[in-house]
Amino acid sequence: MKISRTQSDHYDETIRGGALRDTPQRRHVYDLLLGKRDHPTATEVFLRAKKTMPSISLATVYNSLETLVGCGLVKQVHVDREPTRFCPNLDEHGHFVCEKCGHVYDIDLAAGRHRQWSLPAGFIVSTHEISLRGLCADCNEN
Amino acid sequence: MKISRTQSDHYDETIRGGALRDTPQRRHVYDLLLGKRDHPTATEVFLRAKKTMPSISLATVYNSLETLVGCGLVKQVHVDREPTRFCPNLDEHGHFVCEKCGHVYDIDLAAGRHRQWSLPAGFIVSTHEISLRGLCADCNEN
DNA sequence: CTAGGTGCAAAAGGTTTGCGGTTAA
DNA sequence: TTAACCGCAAACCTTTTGCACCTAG
Repeated sequence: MKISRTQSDHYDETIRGGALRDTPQRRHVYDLLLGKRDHPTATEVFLRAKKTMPSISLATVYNSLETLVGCGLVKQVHVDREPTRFCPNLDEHGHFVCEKCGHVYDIDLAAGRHRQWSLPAGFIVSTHEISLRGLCADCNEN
Repeated sequence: MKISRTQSDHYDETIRGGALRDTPQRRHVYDLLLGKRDHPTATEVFLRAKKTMPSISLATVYNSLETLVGCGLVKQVHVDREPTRFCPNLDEHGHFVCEKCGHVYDIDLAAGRHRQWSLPAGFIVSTHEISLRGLCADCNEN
């Protein structure tokens, strides 16, 4: 019987796969993202991290996030030109931002359907980002 | 027989529709966007504008762009957190950025197909943005 | 005439960088 | 031992703002 890998295992494997160190700060940042998946900005991650690791610096949070993004453990989420948000959901998905409450929701992108871009011949897509704005159900009815 | 409206007519109507003035700077910025539709940033628009209107300021370019976006004559294009680009193409479309040459291409979004987001009930989409990254045909083969 | 616009300079805000000291492996 | 990493502060860059002057309507 195969024991399913946790995301923490994934962290271990990925970090050690490169020439990367498993530092307390880096792991703490990653754990925070896994614990509360609400697409925080770097500053928000920093404020949360300080609660249990008061000495951590904003620069280190930025560095950690950059590393985690670089090795594929975390994705960046961009909404217009607002501060970058971070997301540990590695599945194919887009984002919906409520213009009233500000919450960011992951949205399922039905497999494949949204990859059928009508591009000219010879174009190769490496990444894509889909972001929606509007009103979420809660804000819509209140 | 109906004479088709030019985009310049569109400018006239739209600007005069609001409490907006038709200033030389504002029109110049708009004309530059219509003339070379390569998705320039505010700074690039500023540099181009100065060639024929040396006294124009960067702040005025920002203000003009904001006004044009506000009244719907121009759209903003966001690619990750790079400087905002501006686009006078009002048709439904997304963008493709070549990671090698940096060019931004408009891409057709087959009507309606990409609006069928599988959202939870009660969610209302007001705007959406689709951006792709990759290699364009030219860079791909060279 | 006057509300809206312009130009300049300063400030804001997110992110990056340089560097001396620290630490995981 | 040592290359990677941390924390701090300064720098960077895009965008916004405050304000005195100007101008389209």
